[in-house]
Amino acid sequence: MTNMVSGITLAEIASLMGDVARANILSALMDGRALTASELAWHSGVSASTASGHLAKLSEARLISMARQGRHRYYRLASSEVAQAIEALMAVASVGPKRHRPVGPKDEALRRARTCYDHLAGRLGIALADTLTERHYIVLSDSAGAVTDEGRRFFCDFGIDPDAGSGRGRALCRTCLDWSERRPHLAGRLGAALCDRLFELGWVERIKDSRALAITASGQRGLAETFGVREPSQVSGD
Amino acid sequence: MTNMVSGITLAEIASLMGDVARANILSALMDGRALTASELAWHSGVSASTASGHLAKLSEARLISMARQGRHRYYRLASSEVAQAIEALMAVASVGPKRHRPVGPKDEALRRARTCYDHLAGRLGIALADTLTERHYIVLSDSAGAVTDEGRRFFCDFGIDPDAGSGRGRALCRTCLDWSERRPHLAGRLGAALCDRLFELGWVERIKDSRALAITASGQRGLAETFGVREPSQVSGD
DNA sequence: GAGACGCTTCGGCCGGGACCGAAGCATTCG
DNA sequence: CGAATGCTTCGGTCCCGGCCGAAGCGTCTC
Repeated sequence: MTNMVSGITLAEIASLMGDVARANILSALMDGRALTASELAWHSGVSASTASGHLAKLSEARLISMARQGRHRYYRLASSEVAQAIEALMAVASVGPKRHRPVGPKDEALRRARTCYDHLAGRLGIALADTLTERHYIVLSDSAGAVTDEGRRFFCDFGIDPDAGSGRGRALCRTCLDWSERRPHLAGRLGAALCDRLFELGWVERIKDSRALAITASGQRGLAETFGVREPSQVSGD
Repeated sequence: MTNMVSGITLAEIASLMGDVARANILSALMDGRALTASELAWHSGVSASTASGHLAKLSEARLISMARQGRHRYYRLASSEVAQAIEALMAVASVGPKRHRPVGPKDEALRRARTCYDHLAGRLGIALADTLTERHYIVLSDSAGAVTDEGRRFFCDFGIDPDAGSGRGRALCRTCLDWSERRPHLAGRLGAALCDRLFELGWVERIKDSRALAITASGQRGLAETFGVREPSQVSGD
């Protein structure tokens, strides 16, 4: 009976995540967007009333946060810590008995480019991380990362302030294991800022009802010019 | 019903960690040592038979691994991924409604120096990380880290090969948030190697029935000379 | 070999909690 | 205003899974 203090609460948190419906809710929120209660009910495969109960529990434990908007209630993950914990659990879950190569057909869009909580993942995420590493703007040592002085300048030029919001608690530069590519990509505050900037520039857009991203025509150009990233067979609705 | 594939297994893992007894078992194993079934039964506060059931489930899910030794069975965490997931959950758990400042009297030993899975934590862990950073042997950017070329040489001289076991999957250099100091310290393969080396040199020793460490007389000297680390009022049984 | 010890398996008990449908509040729209 | 929509609360059902003690099996000791 050594360290009960945090132990008991550890169990509470894990238990919250350990219900299938709630895990589905959290997974659905892993793309960083806010979803309504009924959307989440659909994602988790339970009735609206049951989902509502789950959402109340998750809110009370501060795993998710809620914002009223008209007659809707939008829920999102409460913090990047929560997202990290879920990531870490997924990493544990994804090893072990490899169930089946999920070569989904429509997964292709997800594999190409998607959001992962608040940063970019998929082949696009990997390609950007590779370019930034090649040019020594960032240094990724396995699961860890740091920004170089050169990199700092580059990001400033690109419209991102690497030092913005250096409030404590959130890593500037960290990595996140990509489930499709099985390689680390750029996460942390910097990853989030880069993702935001790409949206802002109109280089990527969300595909409806999905975490997948479409690369726009201007995005094609911009990514090629600025990052030397070139995705073949990229067709976008834009 | 988007990404069920990993979602369902995420819930299984979290659910395993979400039982109080099992969470206590995992917490007890967080110092990286292997413990017997009966020790774990005691730690988790349940009967031997109940604990045995929990251990079977945790083993089957590959969260822990077992080694027979005479009539004992030693259990340990199966991988650093599992330890990281637990850490991440603790980080989520430790925020929120701050229950009570746990100014335990015998916690003092833990706060001074302890193991955290397979690396060093507490004031000793922080002090070492600080020195290594000051001398530019490592670069820690919030939760991430990297080793410099200088650092590589230093660690070699100190009897640690930073490139040993660069098998994939385990980060060489990462950080881990210290619950007592609230600051990051050195984890990853390098953190583990450093910890091992300190044991090997006889600079630190485990305190019985605890994750806490005692710094030996030779450790006092060595840490002061090599790292400039000086802990006041350090009394050791050695 | 007999006994002590460590651990697991088995059988039975019991409570927590996930679930749904119906009813109750809000909010928006006609 | 009344109707439709989004969400939550309530009441009741049901099953999963944690718990223990007793018994079984393997290992070490005398």
